[in-house]
Amino acid sequence: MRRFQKATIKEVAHQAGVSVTTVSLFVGGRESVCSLETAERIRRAVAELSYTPSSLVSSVQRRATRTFGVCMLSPLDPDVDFGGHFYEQLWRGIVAEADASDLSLLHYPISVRKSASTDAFLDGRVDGVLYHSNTHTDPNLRPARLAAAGLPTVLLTRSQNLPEGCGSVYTDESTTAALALEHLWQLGHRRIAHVSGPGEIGQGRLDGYRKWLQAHSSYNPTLEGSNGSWCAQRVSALLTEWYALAEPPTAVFCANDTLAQAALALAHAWGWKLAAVGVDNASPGSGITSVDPSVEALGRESVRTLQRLIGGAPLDACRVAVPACKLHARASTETPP
Amino acid sequence: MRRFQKATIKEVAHQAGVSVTTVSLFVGGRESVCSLETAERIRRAVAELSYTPSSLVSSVQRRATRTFGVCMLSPLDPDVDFGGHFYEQLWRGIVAEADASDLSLLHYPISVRKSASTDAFLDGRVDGVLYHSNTHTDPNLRPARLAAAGLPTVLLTRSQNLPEGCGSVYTDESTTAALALEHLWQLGHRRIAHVSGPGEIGQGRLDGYRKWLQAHSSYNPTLEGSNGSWCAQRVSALLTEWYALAEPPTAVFCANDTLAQAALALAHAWGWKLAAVGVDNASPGSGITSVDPSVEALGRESVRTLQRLIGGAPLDACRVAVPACKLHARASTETPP
DNA sequence: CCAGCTTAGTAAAATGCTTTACTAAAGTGC
DNA sequence: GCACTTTAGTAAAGCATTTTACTAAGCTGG
Repeated sequence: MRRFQKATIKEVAHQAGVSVTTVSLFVGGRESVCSLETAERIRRAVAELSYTPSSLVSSVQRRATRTFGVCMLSPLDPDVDFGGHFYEQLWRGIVAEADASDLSLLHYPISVRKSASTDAFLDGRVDGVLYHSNTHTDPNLRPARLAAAGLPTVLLTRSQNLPEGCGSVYTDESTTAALALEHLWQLGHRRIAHVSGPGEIGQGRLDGYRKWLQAHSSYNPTLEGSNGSWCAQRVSALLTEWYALAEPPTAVFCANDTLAQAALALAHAWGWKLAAVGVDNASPGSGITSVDPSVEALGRESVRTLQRLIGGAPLDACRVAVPACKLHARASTETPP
Repeated sequence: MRRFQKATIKEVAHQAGVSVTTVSLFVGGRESVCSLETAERIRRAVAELSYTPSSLVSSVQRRATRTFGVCMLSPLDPDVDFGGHFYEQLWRGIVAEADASDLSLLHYPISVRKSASTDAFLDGRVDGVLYHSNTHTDPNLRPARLAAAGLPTVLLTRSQNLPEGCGSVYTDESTTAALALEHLWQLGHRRIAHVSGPGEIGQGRLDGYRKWLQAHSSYNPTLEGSNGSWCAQRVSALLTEWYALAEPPTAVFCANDTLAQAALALAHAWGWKLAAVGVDNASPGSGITSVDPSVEALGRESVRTLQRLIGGAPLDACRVAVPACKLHARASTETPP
């Protein structure tokens, strides 16, 4: 059995001719604990033996591992149908924040082990778990189980239907809508329609749309159309209806880029000068003005929230809505009404 | 500080009215160690307190963590230009094998932290490291450092230029070539050309091509053309040259699918009935017959090799070439010469 | 009935570290 | 010169386990 044998603190202490306590204190940061001469001796011994403290034992002793678990539908998963670079950005945000806070992450790719249990995280290896889920009904209720066992758990989800005891981080869809509408409003559009999307995300954007319009225009007839899916099927029916109005909308805010693109194509075919804004910033090359939900920020914030939760923050301080931060203006909103 | 407080073995022992040793023995597997009645008491106490042994302490005591580190250019990395689902398959293989062996994996996504050090793996958290690298010259020589520190390290690479002290797993490119050539040979092709690719991978396939042809046909002029990159630029020049020969090749083995597709398109345009075989099985829909390098098997084998290395196997037993396993016959080799 | 074995269980040592509570020496103020 | 503080360092307890070496019954066979 080739076992990885590290030097122990005992050996360092012996080599430096000091006590274990002194080495521990010195290595643990407070260098002021000993005289310059002793410090130098310890430093040398550490270097010679290439000593690193065992994180295992340290973790036991401090009752904290400075490690968190990440459960994520792996970006490698073929089931993933999110547009754009959703997972890439999310992952990047998570890792960046973990690095910044000097945390390790134990990655549990749920995609590959659909039926397996995450209870392994309860063995004390992690201080908390970040659980990504786009469906709010995990069949095994895994995050809820972790939380119930007392392990700080943050759910990274766009859904607001949260299991008990978990923190959560999600995109604030009302800001998504607000960004789109502000942009259109400033360009002079007053009759702005909305093609909404399915599920809780679609609902969130729709709610945001309604709220913003109510706050800004009392006189304007609200035009909204629901759409059963993210695909562009029903856009045609909606546009036909709106085009027939006495005062057709001059702009449309669509719940994602695909819908926006479809709307734009139709309007263009009919010679209708319609401005369109999408969401996701999925295809920068397409010329669709789009709200970027800032997935990387979502990733970063989720790690911060988990840290707060681990740090003892009350649960309701760990329910965070991350605002969409940017709107990328492109050709699809170039011409004023 | 909300700390995850698990029940300890002490509490279980107390609740069950037995000694710590008995609980440890019982939980540790050998249930025969105690009477049925005691066993039942312990079982109940464990359930009531939802006790799980601390993996941290167990690892310390057994001097093994049953966890290995994975350094991989994250599949999420935009730099990744591998065709097909390389990372997805590799990851899938690694995770599958880890699951099968009941190992955990600590994932260190190198892409996102290009400059950071992997020395964190030396803190005793892992029994070994699986390091994926497509460039054989890691600027920081990270795998070599790990190996030098005594941590069992397996390099997952297509390169054969290995740092000292590491195990390695790579695709045996000679079988890649052999599979392609056997297929063509059986179809009756005798004049088989080769468009090689860049780097060590290209070289490996070229070598395999030469070796196979030497073994099978002494009379056949070997036609090979090198290509500075994986893109199809120079294929045109090569094909022009070959087409002008008295006896042009009837088939071409290309170092990847992109090259094969390019060759086929050109030949088709010229009315030249040329069969083509590629490598990677990148686009099953394209009709290109392709050798599948079996990346998933590569992933699985890499984990097994790491286990062997950790288990104390000598280093040269941990240098494994995984053969390509399958050839997908498609339209591009349908017509005989 | 007792040597010898099995069964059921335990106490204590060990793992490698951190932390607490201590000591001894040196320095400081008056 | 004496009480008091600071500095430099240490011994020992504790963390949650596993493992080793032990004990005390109970059973078997002659």
